[in-house]
Amino acid sequence: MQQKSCWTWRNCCFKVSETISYGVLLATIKDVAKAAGVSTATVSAVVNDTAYVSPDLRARVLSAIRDLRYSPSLVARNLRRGRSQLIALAVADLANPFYARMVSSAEAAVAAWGYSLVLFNSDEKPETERRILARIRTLGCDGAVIVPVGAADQYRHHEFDDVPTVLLGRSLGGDQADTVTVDNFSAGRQVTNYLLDLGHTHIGSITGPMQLSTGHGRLEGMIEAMAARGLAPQPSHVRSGEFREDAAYSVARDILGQPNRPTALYVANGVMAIGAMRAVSDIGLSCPQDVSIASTDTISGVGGLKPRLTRTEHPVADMTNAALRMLVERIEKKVSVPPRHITFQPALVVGESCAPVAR
Amino acid sequence: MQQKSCWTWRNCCFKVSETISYGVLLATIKDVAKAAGVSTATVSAVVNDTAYVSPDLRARVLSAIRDLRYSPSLVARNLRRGRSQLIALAVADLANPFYARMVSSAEAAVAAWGYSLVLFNSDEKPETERRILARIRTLGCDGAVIVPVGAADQYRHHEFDDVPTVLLGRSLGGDQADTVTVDNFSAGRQVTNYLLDLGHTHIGSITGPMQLSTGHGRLEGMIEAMAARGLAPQPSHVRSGEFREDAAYSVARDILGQPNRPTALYVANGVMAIGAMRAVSDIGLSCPQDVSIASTDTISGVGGLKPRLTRTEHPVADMTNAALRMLVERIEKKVSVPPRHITFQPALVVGESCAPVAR
DNA sequence: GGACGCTAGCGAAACGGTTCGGCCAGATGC
DNA sequence: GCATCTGGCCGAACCGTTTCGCTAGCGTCC
Repeated sequence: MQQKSCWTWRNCCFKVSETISYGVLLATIKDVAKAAGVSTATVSAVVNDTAYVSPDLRARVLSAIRDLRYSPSLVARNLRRGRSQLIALAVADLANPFYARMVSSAEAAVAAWGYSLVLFNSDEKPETERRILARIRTLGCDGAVIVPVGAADQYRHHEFDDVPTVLLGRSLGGDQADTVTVDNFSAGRQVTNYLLDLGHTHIGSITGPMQLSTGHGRLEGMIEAMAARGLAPQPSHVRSGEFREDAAYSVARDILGQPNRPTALYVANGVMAIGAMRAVSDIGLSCPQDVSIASTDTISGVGGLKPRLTRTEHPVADMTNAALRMLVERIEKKVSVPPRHITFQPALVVGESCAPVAR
Repeated sequence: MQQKSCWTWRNCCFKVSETISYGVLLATIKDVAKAAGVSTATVSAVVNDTAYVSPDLRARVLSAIRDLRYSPSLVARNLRRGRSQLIALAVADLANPFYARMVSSAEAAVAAWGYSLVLFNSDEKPETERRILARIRTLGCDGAVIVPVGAADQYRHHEFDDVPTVLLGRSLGGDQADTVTVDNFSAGRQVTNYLLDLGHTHIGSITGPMQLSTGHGRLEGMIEAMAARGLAPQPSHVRSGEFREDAAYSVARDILGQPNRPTALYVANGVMAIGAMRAVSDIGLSCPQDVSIASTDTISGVGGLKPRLTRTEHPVADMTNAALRMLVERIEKKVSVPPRHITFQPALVVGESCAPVAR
């Protein structure tokens, strides 16, 4: 490998040597048929093991396949069969470790079912999601797992009729598609009860967008838990952080800057909790001494937070597997089943980010 | 949405209601042509804006498209055009946050170039990778970004001739394909020099597999840095952790259990560093008081480690973008360019996991 | 007014497979 | 020996696009 030229680009070094060419066309079934002296139908029969072929011919076909390095074009096969062997996954925020884990589980499950995974990131933008749904249609994906980012009324009534779809993590309330969700209400209630048990009565919340089930559900759980003890959050202590770290940071500064600041914050997801932690420290307060912070949906150890978060954790892997199982069922037995809805229960995981209320 | 039945499965609840059917066949170009009273060629011309069509016909076609919710089948289009609009990414370990970030960058870049991303996880298994490469071929992906997991000699000489390919993160030494890597030698040297500057002379290493460039490269950098000061690592203090957390854990226990244990460990990647940290603490030692730990390729904040790791960081996003730029260039201008090799420089990021040598 | 050029739109072949009906040869039955 | 049956293999249609070559109709110019 001799170096012929060197060229810098940012902080990188660039070396070239002899030419690569992709001129070699892939062999088609016709080439194989010709080489083996049989018809394409026979080659197809051998490849798919769909009809008896005499040992003689079979051997000739197999040898031709090997010689030509033939591998059937899935594009052509799928055009004919009307399938694509592709399952799409559209997550709401790929940079969020929570969704990274979802992707990891999904890849394994999809491969295990014999499909390939096409990955999309809607980045919490309904407009991007719209384009993704269109793309999934035209790609002819056999099925799709979607973490929806829009409000229920942003979707057409039969939005998900073309491609078998499972909504994962967030529900749209309606009955358009199969759904796998976590019990957000319970998550909010569990976390809040934990804070209440520590003696907190002034609890604020940085919520997700209210049009999402993960947004309002968690807040409603919190409100219910407080109401059960005759309490209610102060309106100025409940604000949306849009599931974004930077937004949560500002909102946290705002809430904690108020004269009667809450002693505890329920932050509706993991990345926002990081923002809130940062705000606490920038304001000159400390967690959990001055402010307790608890969260939901965080995966373990996200962001290297110093006091580990007290949080409810979602069984991401189980949820993803369940979603794919439902999806593949729908794809393969084409029978029309009523839409199904599976709800998982979150579990409270106690970290070091909450302390009994001072005084 | 009334609940008709309830069935429990693990810790989840299951509800059903009215039927979903996917009977609605997608409209084809022929349906549109018939509805608009034109030929399929004209519809195609309108859809692709590839020829002039009179305003009258154009309007009729567009309206038919809207009425029928027509969207052209990429499967058919790609069969005809001989392209698939798909770019494959095969990473070595999806559960590793380092690769999760790579996936996130890749998805964005692939979408920006107008392709869709097909994601694979070879899980560090050459056998799985072999299947993935075959799958990429048959899927007809226009290009592939691969983090190779095998030794160079496990690949056929023209392994990457069929599909334009960029090797990312690890090189195979040869000149089969474009390559984007990080300077592993420099990473090993930088980290080791830092440890040496802290006064450590007994430095051990948990390395990656020696057949990988990321395995031997980093170790060689370390050895060179020590040699420059007239030192050398003790053979029993250098062991492979296979880039796996559990393996690194055992190896760390082993190395640190030796009577003359090293005062510092260079661990070749982030997940292994977590294992090593765990081993240190399980043995009853503490980091950095008793053992300094430094690493390479870790992404910030991985695993919520208490003392943040001192490490060299790879510019993952830049590397991924560079890889995709090269790939798309190769796909689109089909000219045969010699294989190119880009090397990025790692940067040392100082955390709290290393201390001056005791005594 | 006829030859010609131009162009909007059409028909049909092709892409690479699958699949179904049909054909031919050999075996079987009477 | 002829009709029938059977089983292995083939030819060709088809999947939904794109694209090339062609036609028909119009306007222009001598």
